Amino acid sequence: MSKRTVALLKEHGINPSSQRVRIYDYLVATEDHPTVDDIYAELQREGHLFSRATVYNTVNLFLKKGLIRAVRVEAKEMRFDASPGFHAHFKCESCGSVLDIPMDEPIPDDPDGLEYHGTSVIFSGLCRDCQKRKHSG
Amino acid sequence: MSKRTVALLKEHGINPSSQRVRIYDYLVATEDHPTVDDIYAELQREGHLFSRATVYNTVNLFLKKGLIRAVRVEAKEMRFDASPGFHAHFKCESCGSVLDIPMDEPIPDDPDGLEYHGTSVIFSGLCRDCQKRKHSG
DNA sequence: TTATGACTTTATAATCATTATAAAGTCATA
DNA sequence: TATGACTTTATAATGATTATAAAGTCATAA
Ligand SMILES: [Mn+2]
Ligand SMILES: [Mn+2]
Ligand SMILES: [Zn+2]
Ligand SMILES: [Zn+2]
Repeated sequence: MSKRTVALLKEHGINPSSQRVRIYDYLVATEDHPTVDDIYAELQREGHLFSRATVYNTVNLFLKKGLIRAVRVEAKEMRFDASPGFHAHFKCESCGSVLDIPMDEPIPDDPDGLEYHGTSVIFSGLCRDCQKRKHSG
Repeated sequence: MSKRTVALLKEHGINPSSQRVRIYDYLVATEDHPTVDDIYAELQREGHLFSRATVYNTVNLFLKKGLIRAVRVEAKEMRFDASPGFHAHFKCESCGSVLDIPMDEPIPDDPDGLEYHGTSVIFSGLCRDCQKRKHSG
């Protein structure tokens, strides 16, 4: 029950219920870019009795309030990210893990007068462990 | 029934059935990054009687053979792209259209020894028409 | 205290794009 | 014309997400 999280949620106009605080704390603690089911499974493991619907409601609220971002590395698989600042992502095609890739936000030289709101950069390939596994296996 | 398409499909190890040729021709002719349903609707409009399953089978075959690429600008919405060479995409949040954005492929300075296979860059915002509509409406 | 009402959580059903399965059709070749 | 490989098709299954509505929580006012 982090005081800092309670304050942060309030700053974003979010009533800090215990479920919301716990979910946000988990999101900032992990670097795994978890799915809703990952979050739900972790909360259960810790003995909390949240429903999956609450996890969906909560991450959607966080998204709407701009507290977290969605990362779509697969169709049918929405992941969530509480890290601040722009960065790219790398999805390992073999083990499925999603890593942060520090990078400046690319800016197109745009002749078309488009209005840019957001940028998503996703690389795919093989992580180091999976490269090793490929050689040895 | 483009001769060029027949040859191209053969080069990629794809038996050029009339359905496959027609679907590929449509993909190269449009710049809309159509979904399976867009493709299906267009074929119907032209009087062809393909099933949706054939469209799914065909685009999945094209993907596997490296003939086209998938563009995922939304979860739950797989779009297809036959344009060659790397380019980014822009998704208008208002009208939903997906535009090509010419751009060099970003390359991270990577300390981690990852093996990169592919890159996806997606911008979002408002296209020009929707900016105008916003002002006038 | 009790009532009120706004908000939150929950169980459950609905949606819907995609995949899986298996039957039917096509076509070259023996 | 029989065989078998491939292709298309109809249909069912999958599964992540959203929608809906009931139940629970909690502060505040009468
Ligand atoms: Mn991240
Ligand atoms: Mn494109
Ligand atoms: Zn890996
Ligand atoms: Zn637009």
